[in-house]
Amino acid sequence: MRNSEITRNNIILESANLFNTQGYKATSISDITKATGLTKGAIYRHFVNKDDLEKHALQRLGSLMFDEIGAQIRAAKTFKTKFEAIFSFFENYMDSPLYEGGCPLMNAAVETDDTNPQLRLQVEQMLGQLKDSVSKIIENGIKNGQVENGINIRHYSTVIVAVLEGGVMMSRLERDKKSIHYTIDHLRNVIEMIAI
Amino acid sequence: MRNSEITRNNIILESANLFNTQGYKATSISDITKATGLTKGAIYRHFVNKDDLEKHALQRLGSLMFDEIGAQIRAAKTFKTKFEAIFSFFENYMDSPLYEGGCPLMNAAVETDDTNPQLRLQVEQMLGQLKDSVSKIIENGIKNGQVENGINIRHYSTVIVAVLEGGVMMSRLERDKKSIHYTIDHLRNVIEMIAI
DNA sequence: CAGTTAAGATACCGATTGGTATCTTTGTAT
DNA sequence: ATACAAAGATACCAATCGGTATCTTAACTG
Repeated sequence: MRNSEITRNNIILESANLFNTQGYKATSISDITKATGLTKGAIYRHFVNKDDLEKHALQRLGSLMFDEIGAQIRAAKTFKTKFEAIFSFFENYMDSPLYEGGCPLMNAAVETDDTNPQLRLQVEQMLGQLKDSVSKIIENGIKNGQVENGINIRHYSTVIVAVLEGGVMMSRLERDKKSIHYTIDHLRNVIEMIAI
Repeated sequence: MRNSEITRNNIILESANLFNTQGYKATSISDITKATGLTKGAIYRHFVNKDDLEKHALQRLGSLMFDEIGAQIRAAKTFKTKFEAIFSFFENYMDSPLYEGGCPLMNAAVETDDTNPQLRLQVEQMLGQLKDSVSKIIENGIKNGQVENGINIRHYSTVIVAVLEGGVMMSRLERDKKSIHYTIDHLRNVIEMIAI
């Protein structure tokens, strides 16, 4: 038989790109047939319906994001360099994207928060995962004596994620990296202030 | 004749609500007929096509936002209270919305940035307007000796808008005001730092 | 009251939507 | 070489999409 895993994987990848650029609802199965070179029948053999495909595509976008960001965080060894790894990841959203269409977290959050409870829950977990990653870096920074003790970790992880997401949104809208640069510069100051 | 202005106004208002919650592409003309109680023929008498209606709806959302936020800013008299006015406006996105569906700026930005050049330009101008409002407050603060001279105004207005937008997105996704509270608390510190 | 005109309703158009039933092709195991 | 099962293609479905041509209704004017 033909290699089922490869085609399934390709459908997920191509549809993830389309969902992230055009939106989930706005992307049709026929759009996906054009992108994959497959027919509708082939696609519905691998996924029970469009919702199912959306779920796997979002999961894939999350994996791409977290695998890359996680690897860069692990590669850095100190509190400050770990944050620099996150910053450079978000800075690169503009000109060397892992996936087109901007941050999959924000895209899916904005689209689903009022209309798609199932996908919304999935995005909410993605956001939790991102905040947890940031929290853990701060936590370890405290343990290693690189960060002030007694700070509100959830407060800082929330602010950091909000600033990054807001900055990406603005830079993408303006098609200009100034905004993401300004916001990251600000975060560097924040990091500097809680560091010892 | 029947009052054309009132119905036209009503179509814009109802469709603005639908566009802001469900998305522009995802909202059909038939959705709008249900919301307004009118028929398709009536709607197409007032707008040449759906794009035209989307344009006016977004413009209306912008007006609602800026009229309210502008009035609250004008009502406050000092640098710090003007920012408190902005903060309370964004804090109230959660439980007493002027319009449903969250921030129209972010919603439209995320949906249109890769797919709808015309609407994207309109959102870009809205963002510019918001940043200008924030910049002007800082500028006046400097003139009045309430804010440190020599700071980069565009840097701060960018960061402030990014933090607010990011916070709203997170709080709406999580259905919890904690994130917007954390981010606004952070902005209060920022304001405190540039104030004299 | 009659005539005019604008506002809104009705009925349709071809194209596209998500989805499915059925047919054909392909690779593999015997 | 043949049989079999899985993968993919084809052809269809009702429902909905944005949009329009035409008809009816309502209000104002003389």
